[in-house]
Amino acid sequence: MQDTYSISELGKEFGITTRTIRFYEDKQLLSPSRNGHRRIYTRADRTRLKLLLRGKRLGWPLEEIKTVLAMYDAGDEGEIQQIVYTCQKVEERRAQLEQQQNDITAALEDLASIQTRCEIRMAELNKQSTTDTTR
Amino acid sequence: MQDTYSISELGKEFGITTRTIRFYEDKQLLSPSRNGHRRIYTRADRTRLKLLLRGKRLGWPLEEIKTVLAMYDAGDEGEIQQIVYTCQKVEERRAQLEQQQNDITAALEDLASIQTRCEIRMAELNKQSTTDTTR
DNA sequence: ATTGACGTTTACGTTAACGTCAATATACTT
DNA sequence: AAGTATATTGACGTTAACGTAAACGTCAAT
Repeated sequence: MQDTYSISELGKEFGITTRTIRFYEDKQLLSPSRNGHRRIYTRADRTRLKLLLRGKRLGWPLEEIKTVLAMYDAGDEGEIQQIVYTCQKVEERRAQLEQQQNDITAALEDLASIQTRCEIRMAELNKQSTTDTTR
Repeated sequence: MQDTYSISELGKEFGITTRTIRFYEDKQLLSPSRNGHRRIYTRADRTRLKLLLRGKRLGWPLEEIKTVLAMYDAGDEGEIQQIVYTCQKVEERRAQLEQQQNDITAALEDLASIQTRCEIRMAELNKQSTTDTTR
């Protein structure tokens, strides 16, 4: 486990291009330090990117991912206003996640039913092929 | 429960614009029948739209949703090639759904931890406000 | 000293997923 | 007959999330 990373290392590790990583920085989702011009990513930066990509897999737009990342930062500092705002955002996020969870459950059930129908159809086709003399 | 719907009825029910619904048709995700020029949606069309929107909530691009909808149609008809292809797609989809499920579990855990930190910080701020004399 | 690997910024291009008109049609109401 | 509500197609606009290409810097190795 290194404690710093180059942009291309992170790109390879997560299967994204350096252009993408720079784009995320441009959108203020990342802010690596620099050695001269070169970007240097700490383990914290890497974690941020990891969280970001998880958000992507969940289909969130970057702007939303940004506010989620802000929650991680704002959880234990800042004034009362900040904390209340964070709590609120956390609740919103939880609601959406639970909705997604339900959607996934339903989708998995549907897939199972499609699979069953496929199997039935396969069986039918097998029967046919043993009695069939079309060729 | 009606058995046909107008485009605006569906729009209102699902909270999307008619433009959006026509766009989906243009992309071949829906294909309502017509009364003259006007579109008429059956209950099957409505179900398709419902499934489509579930896909959207799961963050799938329209093209992917299209192939998923095709699975529903292809589950119990078509030749061996079709069925095998469908099975394959079903497996791919299941894998992605399970990944998403894991991501959601992780995200919910993170939110819980942020919430805890928020509560701790709130407690701190309360203590301060009772002893504090800054105003 | 040059080649190659890796990095940088700047800028224009692209695709998906709609939004926003505009012009027109149809049906019902007044 | 005129107005209102709802519909249609067609065309252009917009935003997000990158891709692609150009032109340049830097450092180690040959």
